[in-house]
Amino acid sequence: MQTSSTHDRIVVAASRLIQRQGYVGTGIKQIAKEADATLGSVYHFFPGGKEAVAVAAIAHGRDEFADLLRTALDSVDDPAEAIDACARLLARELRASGWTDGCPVTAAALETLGTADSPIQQACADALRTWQNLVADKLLGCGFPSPEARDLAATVINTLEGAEVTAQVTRTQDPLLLAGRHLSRLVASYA
Amino acid sequence: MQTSSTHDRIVVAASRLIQRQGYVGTGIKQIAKEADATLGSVYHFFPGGKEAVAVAAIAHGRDEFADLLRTALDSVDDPAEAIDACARLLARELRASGWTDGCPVTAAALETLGTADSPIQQACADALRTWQNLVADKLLGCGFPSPEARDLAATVINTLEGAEVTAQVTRTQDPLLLAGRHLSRLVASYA
DNA sequence: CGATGACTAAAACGAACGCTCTATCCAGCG
DNA sequence: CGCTGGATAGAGCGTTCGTTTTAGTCATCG
Repeated sequence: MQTSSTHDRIVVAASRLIQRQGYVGTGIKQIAKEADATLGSVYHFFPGGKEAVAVAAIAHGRDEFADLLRTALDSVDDPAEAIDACARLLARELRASGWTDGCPVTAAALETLGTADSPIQQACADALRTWQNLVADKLLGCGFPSPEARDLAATVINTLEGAEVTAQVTRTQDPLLLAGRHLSRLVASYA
Repeated sequence: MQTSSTHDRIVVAASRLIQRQGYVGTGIKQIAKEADATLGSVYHFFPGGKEAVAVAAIAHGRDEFADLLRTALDSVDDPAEAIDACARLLARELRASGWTDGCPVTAAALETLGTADSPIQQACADALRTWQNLVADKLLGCGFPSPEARDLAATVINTLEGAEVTAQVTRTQDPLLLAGRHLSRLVASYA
């Protein structure tokens, strides 16, 4: 019946729930129920408790989001157009999810700011770094000089991040589509 | 001793706490303690409970943040430089707070996405709209055509928003300073 | 066959949650 | 003076939290 292991179902369910309601807002029991697992299973696979589950979930979200970015970035050669494609893909997916599935780490990151060196913070920082590198590599591959490419990549990710939040709150694609156009123009101005 | 009313102390404390730990992560009792008030006082001034407190707190955060933006926007005539000034001011304040006091609504907005028409969501949307209008008015006052100014203002706020989150996670000013430079360039390219 | 260990299942713990309730304080006023 | 009503104070409600604990299932392997 079930195509994936209990361990994986827990990670996937946790990732989705944390993405939608944040880290504090998501309970271990809710994760277990959503994953069709029992509390015992969760603590069996993650003796570290809720925090350990969250770290694995965030890593999963990082990879999922990275795949999305890669798809869009590889769809077009021109870097400016590729970044616009990212924004459009994000907009489409966000709309398709009913405006609930945005960035998988932002909420968790903001909620755990107080604990600066927590594993969760590190997992979020790692995700952001991974995504930036994806964009940076695209720009570098298109001949952008190194410091410029990294700087642009950072702003690209940050802008998409912020635009996605606004898109979720206003339940509109516009912020993301706008961000795509503006980022595209910005990148083109450096080419 | 205390210079402000109990009502106001509750709002200010709630605003700060929600900004730092989100809506779900902040308890009513914690708000009362931080505001040097008692639980009874909180429910006296806010019969609507936690949600009512949060709505007032978010409105307060909106105004505080708006004052910050206004200060930066009014400090320079040139619109591109003014937006860079916004980013630099945000970076300075964020650093001064120990990277904890970022955007006062993002966390709350993301945590309550499930309840699309909740008063909290509306308060967050209202805050974002207010800030966008501030930037748009600056651009309009500098002679930018109307649709362009509004579009740019949206991306400016969204980029600052996203850059602030990354700045908080990485505990660095760089994302915000970078956003300022890039936004400045983008705005200048439209002038 | 008996035993081992991975996995599932659920009861129960103390703590914290949002909220309600009653009691008390005290300034303003007839 | 007594009364009234806004404001303060905190005990306690039921519920849920993350976690621990104990019991049970079941395939694998000596």
